[in-house]
Amino acid sequence: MGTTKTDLFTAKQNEIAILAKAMGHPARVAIIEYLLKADKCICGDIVNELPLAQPTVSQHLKELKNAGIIKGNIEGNAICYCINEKTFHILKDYFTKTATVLKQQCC
Amino acid sequence: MGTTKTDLFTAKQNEIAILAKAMGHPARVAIIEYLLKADKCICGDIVNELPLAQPTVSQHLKELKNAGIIKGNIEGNAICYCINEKTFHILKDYFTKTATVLKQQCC
DNA sequence: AAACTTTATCGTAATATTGCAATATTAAGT
DNA sequence: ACTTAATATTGCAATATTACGATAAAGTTT
Repeated sequence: MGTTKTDLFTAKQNEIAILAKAMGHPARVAIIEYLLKADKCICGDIVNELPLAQPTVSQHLKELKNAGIIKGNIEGNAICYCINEKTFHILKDYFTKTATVLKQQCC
Repeated sequence: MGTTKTDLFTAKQNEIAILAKAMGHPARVAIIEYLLKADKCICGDIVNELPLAQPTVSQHLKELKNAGIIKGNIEGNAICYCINEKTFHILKDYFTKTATVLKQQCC
């Protein structure tokens, strides 16, 4: 096993799970945090900012990109990574919507 | 390796990562979804609702509980699981706050 | 083109996660 | 006490994740 049975769940459930999972690592949270406050979002800067080796950061960037949370634009021999607003809003909307339903709880 | 280097990141970054990670599985998203719409939130009902074996569901519930996203109250020989509003709002607030900063992006 | 910069990929070791059958635990009812 | 019902734990196999050194790929500069 070790494999998630995605076929047993709805597309929406899987979508949220994929996005949440991508945010489920402090390095990737740190990357998002950096992208938010940085004027320029160059990969090399992210590597310098994070306390992890370059291949590790590259891998984390790849996972965020695969989930659709960030996107990368080639700029010369560097790459400019940015947050994908559209995808990020899916997460925001999900938690906002979910939190508002949290009224009457039985326990 | 395989172990996350949590000590290299801030407490907040780790907190968000732990919560997001807990939501990073469709079964756990489905559990939260069920708890939101259910009048009663008994573990047995969740087991019946999900297309997974009882030990597997129990494990997912444990992970949500460890992350602090849900809490369980013993009711006779059954257990009533409920969403922990306080923790859930941490996630909501994080994504809300983050999404509002998403104005000027360079790419 | 050679040297340099920047980022990605490969390979690999250590650990974590997923899923379930079998079993244990705990409480309720008889 | 015995049985039933509900949930947790154990043990294990398969797979995924994390991390990084070494190396490759692609662009830039001289």
